[in-house]
Amino acid sequence: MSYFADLILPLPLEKRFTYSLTEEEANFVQPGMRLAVQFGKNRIYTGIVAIIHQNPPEVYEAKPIHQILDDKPLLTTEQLKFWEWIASYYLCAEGDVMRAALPGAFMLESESMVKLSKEIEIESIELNDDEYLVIEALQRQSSMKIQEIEQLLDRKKVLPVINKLVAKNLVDLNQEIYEQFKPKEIRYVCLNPAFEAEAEMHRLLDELNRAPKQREILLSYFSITARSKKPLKVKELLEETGASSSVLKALIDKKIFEEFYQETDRVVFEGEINQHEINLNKVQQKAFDEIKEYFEEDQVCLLHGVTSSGKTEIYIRLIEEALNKGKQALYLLPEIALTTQLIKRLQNYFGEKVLVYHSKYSVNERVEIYKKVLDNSEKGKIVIGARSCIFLPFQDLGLIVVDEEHESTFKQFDPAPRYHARDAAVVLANMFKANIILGSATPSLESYFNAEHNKYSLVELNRRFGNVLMPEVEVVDIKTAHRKKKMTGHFSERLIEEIKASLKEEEQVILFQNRRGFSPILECNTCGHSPQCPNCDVSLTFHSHNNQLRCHYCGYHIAMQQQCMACGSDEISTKGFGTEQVETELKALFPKYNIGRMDQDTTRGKHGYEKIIQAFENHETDILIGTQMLTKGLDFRKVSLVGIMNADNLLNFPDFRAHERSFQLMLQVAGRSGRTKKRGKVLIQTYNPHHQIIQQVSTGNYEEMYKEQLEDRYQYQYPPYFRLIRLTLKCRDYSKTNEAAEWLARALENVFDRYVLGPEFPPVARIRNEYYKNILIKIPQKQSLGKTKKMVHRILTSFRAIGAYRSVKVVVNVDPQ
DNA sequence: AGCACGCCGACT
DNA sequence: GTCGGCGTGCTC
Repeated sequence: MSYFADLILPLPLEKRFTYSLTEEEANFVQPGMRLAVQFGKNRIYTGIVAIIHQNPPEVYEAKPIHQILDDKPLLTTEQLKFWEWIASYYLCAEGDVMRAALPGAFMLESESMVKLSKEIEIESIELNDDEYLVIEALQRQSSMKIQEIEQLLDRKKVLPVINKLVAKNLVDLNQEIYEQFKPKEIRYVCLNPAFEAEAEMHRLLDELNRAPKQREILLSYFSITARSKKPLKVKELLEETGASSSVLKALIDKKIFEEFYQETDRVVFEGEINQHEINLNKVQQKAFDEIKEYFEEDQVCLLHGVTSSGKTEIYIRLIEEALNKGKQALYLLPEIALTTQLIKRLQNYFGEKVLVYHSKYSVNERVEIYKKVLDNSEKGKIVIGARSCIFLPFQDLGLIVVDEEHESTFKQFDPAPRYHARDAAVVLANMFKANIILGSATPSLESYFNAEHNKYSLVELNRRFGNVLMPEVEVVDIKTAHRKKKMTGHFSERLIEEIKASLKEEEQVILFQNRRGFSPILECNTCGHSPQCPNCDVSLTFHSHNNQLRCHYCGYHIAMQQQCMACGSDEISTKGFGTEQVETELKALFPKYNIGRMDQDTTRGKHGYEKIIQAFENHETDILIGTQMLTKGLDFRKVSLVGIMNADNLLNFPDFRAHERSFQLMLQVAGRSGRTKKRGKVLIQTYNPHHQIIQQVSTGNYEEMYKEQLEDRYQYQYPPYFRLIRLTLKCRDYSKTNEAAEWLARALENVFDRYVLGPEFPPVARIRNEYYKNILIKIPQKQSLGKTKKMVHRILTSFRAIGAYRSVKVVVNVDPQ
């Protein structure tokens, strides 16, 4: 009887690949295990077993597998199902999902290594220059990677050279598989049991009289082990004595000490539990009870709670309940970088049960966390992290918390799988029959819509914790202010007054300046020319800290120009204003105060965020200027004023969600103000003081915003009434991009008729020398999603079969943000 | 994706 | 004449 395994390979390929198994292998291998297999001529990949069967493939011979990498499945059956769902819903390959889901260290890939096959006299053989160089290098360093040879020869294609050498039997080409995950080990020592008797011990000390350093170590060993019975770490012993490791090595060599190793965790929680109880106030308790009641019936609950209403305490209590039932909990956040405050709060309460999973951890650390979750171990019952956490191998998931559920960073944009972690989490919860709570002060229209249509239950928290009042919002009309000459740079008179007042009271101020579309660009006052990126259709932006002009899309940069590049005039100025300009102006206005700036430039580096936040928390800075980052769950106690420098650029963003986003952003920023007893103040500077969104922000009227936006969405056929699929075509050839886009749009129109929009150039039509064109497909509610996607898939397959369009790449984005 | 194979222009 | 560019096809 023959056996076969269908594997998922970490490649963007539609199909699974079938390999043959021996009977013995088939008895051992289970779905979810990793196998190393040869794929193509030379390469070895790690594949995941999806199914094992006995149907031999008809048109090809299945290859045998190379190696079994696990002794038990690394993926649960739920995960395999989940991967399948993601691939089919977001129209991508399972291999794409695999790449996103598994820590890199689990995916061994082969690398071709070139080795000398025998000792050779280099002069005795006829070789060309390249071959000579390779052989010579290999005589020095035994083996080389293909990439190293590329460097050595300074050319791109070296395989022909190597193949010739292989043919001449001079070198061997073999596949080397990277080392797997290495558990971290700690080195310990103990005394050789032979010396444990007292007499032996004394004899030993006498013997070591002539080796004072060694004797000292031995004495320290006795004193430490007398204090505690725990095994003694080498590191600890050396620290205590200050001796070098060579002295200890001598003792080990003499067999006086024995060394041994023990596996340890890389990710260790070092704090302690210092909060033992969470007390909910009346309002919180009521919300908590409601959620619990709804959870009996509905799986998903939307918690709409105004900023600083104490949603976190409710989450903590819900997690606790899940844990008490012996289940695992997942806490999803939009971005992990800004949430040290939250992580600390969870760890203070749950201690080492909390694990943080995060793409910036090392591969080995991520493997450790993955294994803890897979083993359903006590450490890591709660996982907190950003979107990729949904791919962890949960055994018994009881609760998912999606905090700040409206955040668009939950949607992965690039590369595939372009999944929305919130939506995927709902599906994941469903697989486990787990509950899921979506929380936000400004829910996404989609979620609120689902709640209104009884897909989700809805719980609202309308009061801030400790009955702190919502901040008072004042709108400043900068159009009039400009006309009346009451502006100092970008600051209105009112804003300056309010900043002064706050600073006088020794309170802090936050100024918000949106980055998008606001980066300063250079413009010639004579001819109007501004320097463009040669690779992308954008103007270069000015960065004063290194005096450069940079492209945000491809990283191209040149030095700041003194003269116009088109007409040579030296009358050039910067247009638009970013956080940097705000900072400069502010320094001139308030020279005596400390000003901090938080944006992409200042938060580079590992602890960039933390430093700036710490400084502000410690009141070392009085005014903090920042971008979007400021909105994310930060809790500053002494902020009494928040200023929004210019609300219009948010509102005018060319996107159907621009109004919803502006509302969310402004309300979230406003929420940073007045978190303690005193009522905070928010100042919004705008050219359109009567814009409905500005009005709704100033009254904090979510309901009204929701209703109004929903009407627009209905009228213009956007979510939540219509689903969207966006196809983006990319190609280096301009006319080919156009032709291909036309063809694809016509083909789609044949099926979907008027629900196809475009093709259209996006706002930035060329990036890295590739032209972009978008096609949007709208899917009415009554139309079957599954069938639509199958159809899109079919059309894409016939599109890709057209030779002339082969060089055009198509990116599919389901539910684009 | 990564690699082989095949075809065509630009250089020693 | 070869080198290296890229378009095309295939991987169990």
